[in-house]
Amino acid sequence: MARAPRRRNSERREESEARILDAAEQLFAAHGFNGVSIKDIAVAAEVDTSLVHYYFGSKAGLFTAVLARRAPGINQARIKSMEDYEAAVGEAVTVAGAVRAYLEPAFAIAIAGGEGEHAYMSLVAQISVTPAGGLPGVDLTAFDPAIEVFIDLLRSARPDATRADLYWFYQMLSGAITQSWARTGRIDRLSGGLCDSDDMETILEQTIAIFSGGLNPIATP
Amino acid sequence: MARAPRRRNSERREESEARILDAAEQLFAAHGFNGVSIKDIAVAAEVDTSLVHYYFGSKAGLFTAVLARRAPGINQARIKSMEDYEAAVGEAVTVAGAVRAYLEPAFAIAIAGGEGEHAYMSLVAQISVTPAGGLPGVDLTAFDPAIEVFIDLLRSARPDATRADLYWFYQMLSGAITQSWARTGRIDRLSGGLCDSDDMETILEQTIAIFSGGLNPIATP
DNA sequence: ATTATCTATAGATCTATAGATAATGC
DNA sequence: ATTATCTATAGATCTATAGATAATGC
Repeated sequence: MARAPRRRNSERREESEARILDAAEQLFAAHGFNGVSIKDIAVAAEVDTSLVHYYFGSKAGLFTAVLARRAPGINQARIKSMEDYEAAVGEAVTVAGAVRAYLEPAFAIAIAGGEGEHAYMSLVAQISVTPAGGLPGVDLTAFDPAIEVFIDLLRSARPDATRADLYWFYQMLSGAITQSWARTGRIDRLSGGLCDSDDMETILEQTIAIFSGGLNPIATP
Repeated sequence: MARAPRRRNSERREESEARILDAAEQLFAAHGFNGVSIKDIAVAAEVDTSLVHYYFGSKAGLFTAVLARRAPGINQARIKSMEDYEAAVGEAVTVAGAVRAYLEPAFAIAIAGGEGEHAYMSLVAQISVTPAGGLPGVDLTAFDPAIEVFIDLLRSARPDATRADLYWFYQMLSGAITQSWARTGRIDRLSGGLCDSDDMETILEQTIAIFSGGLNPIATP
């Protein structure tokens, strides 16, 4: 009679944690923090509810853990992409080039990674439009370093713009991307099928095209 | 002994409904549909919980009523603004002019109207980035007619662009605006105080400036 | 002996409704 | 007589924890 192979504790723990994080990532992205119960997550992860508390302490702790899992990787990929771009073009930084260098890593990760990574981007995007104080002590400053690098890169491309202009530009870009990550299907419906909100390659190129013409001096009304 | 003046039933009803809708608007905008309980709303509105059910049937019914209250006014103001613009400039429609004509009414309503109107815009913005199926049967098609007019106006300004380009442009613009309505305070923090996420006049002008340079042909990577 | 997992349940909500009471309607 | 408001509560969750059991660690 074959016995089940012994699995080390560290393995058992890691697998359970990963299943819980995967399920939580999907469900939080789809329904928001308050739209999901710990039981929903436990059922999806095929573990017991109490295991979620055992590993993550509380629902807020789990949410924080979901965000923390992929943040460093994305942040580092963004910074590396922008550093590589700057090293490649030297002084000849353009708005389009900076936007591409900033955006491409997250798109690449989502396209190559699949549903988990995509859900993560959607979740971060939703949080970025959540009014202050609307969520439990969630720390979103993890993404700040890459944004500083992006602002610096934009300044090289457009030394004539004010710093406030650059930050507003980032804000608009960030909002546009949020809309795309959410994949609401709204643009598909409005356009009568001309646009596909799952087509991330097209979304990336459209975003770059639209925003590379921006950063104009503010027109007097 | 002075007796309290008799108040007609229609008055009592209207005031209670308005108080409930006002409270629900603020709280849903701040915490999302699932982040607020009917009791929270009733307490804020200073009415009993059961009165919410009496007038709106269910939580989803209340949410729908909140959205329905201001949708027609905003939609009509947008359409009128764009029709007036087109009548004024004739053939000489520009992207900047179209964007301004589309955006201005909502900003004007929020600036003149105060917290209720602003909360409403924030709520609609948040819904627009909620993944499909994430909310109870909410109908957002109320805003579709104005969007069609906007797309037509853009086409007059840029007859060379494909229809898909125009819809993507709308999607990006819509996302950028979402970010601004949410007033997360994030841009204030990132910019070290250079930007003020409550300054709706500046946000409107920045949005027009950034997006009026857009709608470029898609660059090959 | 320690760590992972399961059982059972406390205690606090939350949505919704039935039924009573207090106004206004006519 | 009808409509608005209040009282009381059913029934279903939901988060979290205490304590038991079943693995692995060494």
